Amino acid sequence: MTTTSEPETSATGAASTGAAQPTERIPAAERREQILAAASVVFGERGYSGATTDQVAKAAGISQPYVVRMFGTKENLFLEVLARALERLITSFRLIIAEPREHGPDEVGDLAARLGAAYVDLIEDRGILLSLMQAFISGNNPVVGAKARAGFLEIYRMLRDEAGFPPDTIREFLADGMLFNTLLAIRLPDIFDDDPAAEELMRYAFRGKLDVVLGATAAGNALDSSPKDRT
Amino acid sequence: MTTTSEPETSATGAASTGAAQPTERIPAAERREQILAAASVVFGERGYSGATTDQVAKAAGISQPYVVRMFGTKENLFLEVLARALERLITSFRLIIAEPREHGPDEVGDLAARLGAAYVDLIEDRGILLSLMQAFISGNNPVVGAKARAGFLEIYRMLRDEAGFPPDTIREFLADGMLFNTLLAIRLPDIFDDDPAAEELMRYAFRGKLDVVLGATAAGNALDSSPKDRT
DNA sequence: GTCTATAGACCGATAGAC
DNA sequence: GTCTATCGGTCTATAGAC
Repeated sequence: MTTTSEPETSATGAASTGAAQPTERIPAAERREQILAAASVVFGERGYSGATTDQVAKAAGISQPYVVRMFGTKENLFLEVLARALERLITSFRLIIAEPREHGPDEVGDLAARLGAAYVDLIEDRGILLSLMQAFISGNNPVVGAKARAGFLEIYRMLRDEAGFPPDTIREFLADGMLFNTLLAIRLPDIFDDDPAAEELMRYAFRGKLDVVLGATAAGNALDSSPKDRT
Repeated sequence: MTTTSEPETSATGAASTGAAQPTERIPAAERREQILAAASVVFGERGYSGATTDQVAKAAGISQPYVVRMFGTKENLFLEVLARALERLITSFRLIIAEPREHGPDEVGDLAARLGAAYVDLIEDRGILLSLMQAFISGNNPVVGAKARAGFLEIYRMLRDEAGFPPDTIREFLADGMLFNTLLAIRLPDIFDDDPAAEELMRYAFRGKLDVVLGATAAGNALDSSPKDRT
């Protein structure tokens, strides 16, 4: 376990001339978005405790104290990242539910399929996927846990009341989603070449949606995987 | 976010007389088990990075350097905790699969139900549940991630080859399991009184197995939920 | 709006005694 | 088998300048 050099997930290009970048002045709101985007990636990869505000700052191309200055505390920053992920998820679902229904033989199944596809699309963003999963395992933190519970229940209610899903459809939909989460989080596609069972399992789990996943996985977003400072 | 006093999840009773406990000398193997049990809880609640070797030590009733001495590094300790959780899971499943099958109308379904019940029983131990989930979100750590992938694939192969499950049964079984994980991790039963949707969702998700879960949840194992140092 | 400098707290690991 | 003491490193957050 030695000290690690940080690979910077730079965002603000600023065409480095070689020296230290004086960072151009941009509106606070815009900078906020940059920081939140960077934080989503860093928190996702290192976990809440494992991530440092300095890693977030480097990924956003600014100084560490500025990150803190803008969000008050690291905890606050994480909460905003989480809220953002939940919001994107809920908005995405709501849009699809509001679409005009096709009157086919299996209306509910069709809607579930479209929602499922949208979900997979969303969690291909590893920052979103892992921020959500981070929140799930923070159940006993009063504030993060409460947000996770509230978010999950909001999805449940949406499926029940707005989508009109019966209980079994809801269970299957949510269960499949949690399986997607896990298989993507552990990076099962990474070992397709080493173990044929990996691809087989992915194929069964994702069914039609596998090609979508594989396309995005290849392009890959992620930090390095330094042995230090995981979670 | 102020400094927090640690609630000690003491294990070695040692009937405190008020002064510092001189900790009785016990065989290394036994002490190992105590530390691993304590570490399972602490890592589960705080995450790999969030947990400190001192918290583990306090929970086990010994000194911090002794924890490090016995496992070399914190990373090593976590790996042993994870290996132990996986081992318990795999052993438990294998025992059930080896049981004589009842020749009913739905042999596969019966076996799946028994495995599911055993799984719920296992993850009622929040240490095991959260250690596993911690491993899932550590996919890009070379060593932890590899263990998570290998463990998941071993379960998959067991269901396919030893239990003889067809693909759809495997998917449903694993998906249900991941949903159990999530709902227990976020502590949904904690808000049964505040929101009827919580109990409804739990009922649909766990079906017959809900009463088992609720019994154990009430008894509750866990650290406190200090606002500091989460995940 | 952004930085440098740094205080203050914490943590993992080592050394060495009993 | 177990502890005390402590080093060296790291991290969040604050102060204050530009």
